[in-house]
Amino acid sequence: MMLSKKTKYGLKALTYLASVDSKEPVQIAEIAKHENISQKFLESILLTLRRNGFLGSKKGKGGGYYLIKEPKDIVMTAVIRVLEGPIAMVPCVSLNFYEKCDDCPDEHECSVNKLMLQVRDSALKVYRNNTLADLIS
Amino acid sequence: MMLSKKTKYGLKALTYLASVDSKEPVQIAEIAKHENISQKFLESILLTLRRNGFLGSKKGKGGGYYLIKEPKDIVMTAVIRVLEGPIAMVPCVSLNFYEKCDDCPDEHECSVNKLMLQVRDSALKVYRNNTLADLIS
DNA sequence: TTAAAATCTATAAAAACGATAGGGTAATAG
DNA sequence: CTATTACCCTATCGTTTTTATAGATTTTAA
Repeated sequence: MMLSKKTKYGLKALTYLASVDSKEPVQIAEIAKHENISQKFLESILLTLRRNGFLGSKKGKGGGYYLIKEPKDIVMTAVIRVLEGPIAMVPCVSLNFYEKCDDCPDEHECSVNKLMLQVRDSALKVYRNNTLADLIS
Repeated sequence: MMLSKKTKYGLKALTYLASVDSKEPVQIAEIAKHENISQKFLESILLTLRRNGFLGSKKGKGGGYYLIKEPKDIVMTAVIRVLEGPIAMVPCVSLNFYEKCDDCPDEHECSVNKLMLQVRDSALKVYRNNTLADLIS
């Protein structure tokens, strides 16, 4: 139920890149230092963010990472799903990662399902309502 | 971010005990079988639920576990906190388990804090709004 | 009083996951 | 060419989760 450091660091990195606001590449080392993150760990995180269309990168001298979209167009639902995985706390209430439970013959009779469906909806509402721009101001 | 099986099984056990509705003790084996749970694992879960005032138990022949309160008086906030731990996804937004982040010089400037505070509030609202009775009907 | 039924307790094995580090490759600017 | 920087693969360490093992203790029925 804890937020992984991967997600935490990823969010912080995105925030930093958004605050810099120029489209100039920012080096991993600079982000890592400014946000107190293990550089190697951050490396892999930025890579997934790039592969999923949030960041662009440039190799070589003067290279680094940069936002590929406007902060106001980066919605938290997308970020969370890429970094953390499903928003739902049980697969049987997940929109994008649905899976039936092994136990539990009938979902509609399941108390866990009933409760976690509400939790998912409420979390979804928050994530949909927040863009990267909202987290900076 | 996933719900632990401990919590899932605990909720299912509580639901089962509430559905039986008599104050007669129900044996661990019966609950385990009905809900497809490893009996030994369930044993330890029921123990914590008893220690935290949700269940009573009776030893010996004809013994077992039973609800100690009315289902409508068992609020999910309490159950989740006992089984799963903090409701917040980062310690720095937790009401009952607050802890400052090592990194992050100022919480009020932190984008993660800002987002997760909203998530916590929305989850809390759901848990406060659901009792065991609500999950059965 | 005896035996059975059941909870209680502790421990630890096994598996999964998270976080981090190391080292090498590829691209780019000067 | 050379320095710099992103890219990528792999291994490791530590923690948590889940399950299993073994036995002690308490209660009840007969």
